[in-house]
Order: sequence, then structure tokens, then C-alpha cells
Amino acid sequence: MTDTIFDWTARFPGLSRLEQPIRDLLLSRSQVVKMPAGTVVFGPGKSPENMLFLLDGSVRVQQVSDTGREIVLYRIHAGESCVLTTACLLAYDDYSAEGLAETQVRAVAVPRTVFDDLVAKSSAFRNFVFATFSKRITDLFLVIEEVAFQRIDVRLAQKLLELSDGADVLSTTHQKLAVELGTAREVITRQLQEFQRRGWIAQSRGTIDLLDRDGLQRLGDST
Amino acid sequence: MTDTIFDWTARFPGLSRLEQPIRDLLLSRSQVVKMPAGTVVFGPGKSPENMLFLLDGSVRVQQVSDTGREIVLYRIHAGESCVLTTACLLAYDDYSAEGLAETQVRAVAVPRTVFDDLVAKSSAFRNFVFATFSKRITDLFLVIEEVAFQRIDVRLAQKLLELSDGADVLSTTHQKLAVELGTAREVITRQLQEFQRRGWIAQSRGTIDLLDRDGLQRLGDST
DNA sequence: GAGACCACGGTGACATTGTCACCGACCCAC
DNA sequence: GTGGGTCGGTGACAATGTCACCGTGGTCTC
Repeated sequence: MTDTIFDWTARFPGLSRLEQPIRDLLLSRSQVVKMPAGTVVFGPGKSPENMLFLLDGSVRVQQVSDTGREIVLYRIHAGESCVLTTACLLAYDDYSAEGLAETQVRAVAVPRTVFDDLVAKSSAFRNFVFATFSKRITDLFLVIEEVAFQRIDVRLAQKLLELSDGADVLSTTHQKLAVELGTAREVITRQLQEFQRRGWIAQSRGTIDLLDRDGLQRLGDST
Repeated sequence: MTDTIFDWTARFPGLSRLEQPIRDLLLSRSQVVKMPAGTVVFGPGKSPENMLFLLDGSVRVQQVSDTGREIVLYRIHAGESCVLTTACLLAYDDYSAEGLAETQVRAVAVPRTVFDDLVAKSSAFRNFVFATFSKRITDLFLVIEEVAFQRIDVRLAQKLLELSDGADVLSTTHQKLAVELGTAREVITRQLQEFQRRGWIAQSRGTIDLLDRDGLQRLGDST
């Protein structure tokens, strides 16, 4: 009697249509890995050997400029995969972005040879891969549009709501918010003061209380 | 006796390693198309039916924001392919970017079904596709870094040199340069005046003469 | 506990960039 | 010519980024 392997593919909507033999191949040739928070998943000089499918936790991908400034490009959450970034690194390695585990991360690691094999054999897997790429690219287009054209107060309001994920308290620092938006800490400090003056938030060292989500939402919605 | 089909794959470095049967498939199932300058190759509501490999000319891909502002994301030149953008559109279509033929364009059109077939059958073709994706992504990362962190005068100097492509005269308008950098025309006007004051360029309606490429280069190189 | 850090946030002065309103010069079609 | 559009120039102002500096609160070591 064979062991029953945990079928994690159910957690990835795009993989639900995988043909059974392909699914078996993917399950048998991959393994679950765990990483503590803060792990550098990939970065300059650290090519990933595997493609990751996140089961729990999140990975933050950020760009670090040579002047030391940083900006968050996107995040990979549970149920999503690192296909894009990993594939990039496979093909092209003078890369200035890095991926950081924000929390403890549990993920399925698929070796690149298996990945290549799956792409060759399964039309469903190809669709998944291209859809994933596509999503990331359009996200990057949005980031560019925001950085280039959107006011900083609007972006900050959106980011506070996004990072809070429904909670009323947000544990973060002005500096971290600055990196999220690719701006300077002083700018965040000033904007948060304005939000506080309007009664939308309250601040204390390292935490922000969201008192009026609607107020933030209205600002964030303004084009 | 069969017709000899023009083997355009020689013009694409990444395709040189294609297996012969794959190459034949690609050649026989694709066709050369021509488009006049100004053609909208793809854009909101206009999904491309085919993947393009550019033989001559160039395609400019730009983002148009809902406020009417624009920024050039990247260009596809002769010898490169639209793989990324096209694949994106296949999978995901609420897309705000558009592709514009900047010159007359001659290209090879590969239907998506053929594309999928090639990806399945050829490891060399897969490498080509992922390398192309990879290049675009890292280019986009660079664009984000520049927009977020680089001074406008430095970016403009770089862009002038890039667009001139070695020539000493550049035919463009302040408005077009503004779109290249995602900024406002007035900003370009002021910066060009400063360049002129320094003796680096001379201006007349619709053209810029590059008098001192070294001066521009030095500014463009400053981090 | 005292002292030495160091992360965090606050602040004012200033530089850079973006926005707005308006203007004249040039170009082209009629 | 003349009207309308594109192109570039300009001043005033708003928004954002940069720099220098400061105080507070926490943590670590001794």
C-alpha cells in the first residue's frame, strides 16, 4: 500500500484542472519546506534552486537601489507561486530585487527540471504559468502607474488599509511604510500627522490605530 | 520541389538553437505581416491574436493612466519578440497598457495555438520564452527604480542619449520626452533649458541637437 | 542603577518636481 | 490671409524629497 501524499494542489485555484498523471508527478517530485521569518528566499547572488508554491505565510519582493533606497514591488501570499521571479532568476541573473519571508513560510519546492517537464507535458500547467506571469506583470504596471502618477497621501491611505487586512490596529513603523511606497520616512511622518489631525488614525510608537476606515477609503478611492 | 521559406529565425539569437523540426513548424505555421507606423498593435479592448517577432521597426509599449497621463514602459526592437505582452493578454485582459508601432513594422505572426505547441515540444523554445520574459521583468524593475528614485535631470540626459542612438540630432518634442519619463512637459522644458545653458544641447522646434554628448553622459552616469 | 547605544518619530529649512493658467510663435489647411 | 492646432516658454504656487538635527523610549552592558 502506498503512502497517501498530501494533495496541496487543491489550494491553488489555477492547478485544479491539472490532469491526474501531471498532478501525481508534481506531488511526487516536490517537497514541503519551512523557512523562518526573515529568510532571504532569493536575492542578488542567491539564485533559488526551486520554484516555490506558498502554503502559508508571505514573501515580500523588493527592489534595493544602489543609493540604499528601497521599494516594495509585490508580495506572494499563501495560494500563490513564485513562478515569475524564479523563472527570471533561472534565465537572467544580474538581478537587483530580493525576496524576503515576512512571516514563517511553508512552501512546496519544485525543482526547475520538474518545472520544465511539467510545462512541456501539461497544457493546464502552461495556462497556470502564463496566468501567473500575466498577473505579476499587470501588477508591476500598476506599481509603475502609482509611483509615477499617484499622490502620496492617496497611496498611503490605500496601503494602510491593505496592510491592516481588516484589523483596526497596524503594527509598523514610519520607515517601513516609506519602503512600501518608495518614499522617505519624513514624508510618511507628515502625512500620518495630517491623517491624525483629521481623526482617521491614532499613533503610538510602532503602531497605528485605524479610527476611521471610511475616511481613508474615500481618500484612497480618489483618482 | 518545395518553396524555400525565408528563415527569419536566424535574426533572433535566442532561436538559433531550435531543433530543425521545431524550426520548420515555426516557419510553416507563421506568416510575415506589415503594419504602418501608428498602428495600435494591442491595447485595452484589442487583444492580439498572434505573438509577434519583430523583423524591422519598433513597438512602443506605454501605460495610460485614467487621468490621461502616460509613461513609456519599454520598447520592442527588431530581433525581439512580444512574447511577454502577448502572453499576458492571452491570460488576463483588463489591461491598461497599449502597444504602438513607432515606425513601419515588419513582423512574423505566430498564432497562439502554435505558440503553445512550440512551448510544449521544444526545450530550446521554452528557454527562449523564459529568457524573454525575464528580460522584460528586470527591465520593468529598472523602470520602477528610476521613476521612484532617480533625479529627473539624470533620467532626461540618459533618455536623450538613448533615443538619439548615436546620432547628433534628435527629432522629438518636449511633450514626447515627458511621456518617455512619465513627467510633465514643463519639467522637460526647464531641464532642457538648463542643458542648453550648459552648452550640451541646442534646441529648435521639434529637434534637439546634441552638442556635448560627454556632458550628458557624465550627468547620466551620476547615481 | 548608570551609561551607552540605537530605533523611532518630530521638525524646520530648503531643493526639486509637479500643477495650473496663460502666452506668443510657428505650422498647415482652407 | 486667416483660423485652429501644436509647440515651447513662463511665473506662481503646491507637493514631495532631502538634509540636519533633536528628544524620547527602549535595550544592553557593566
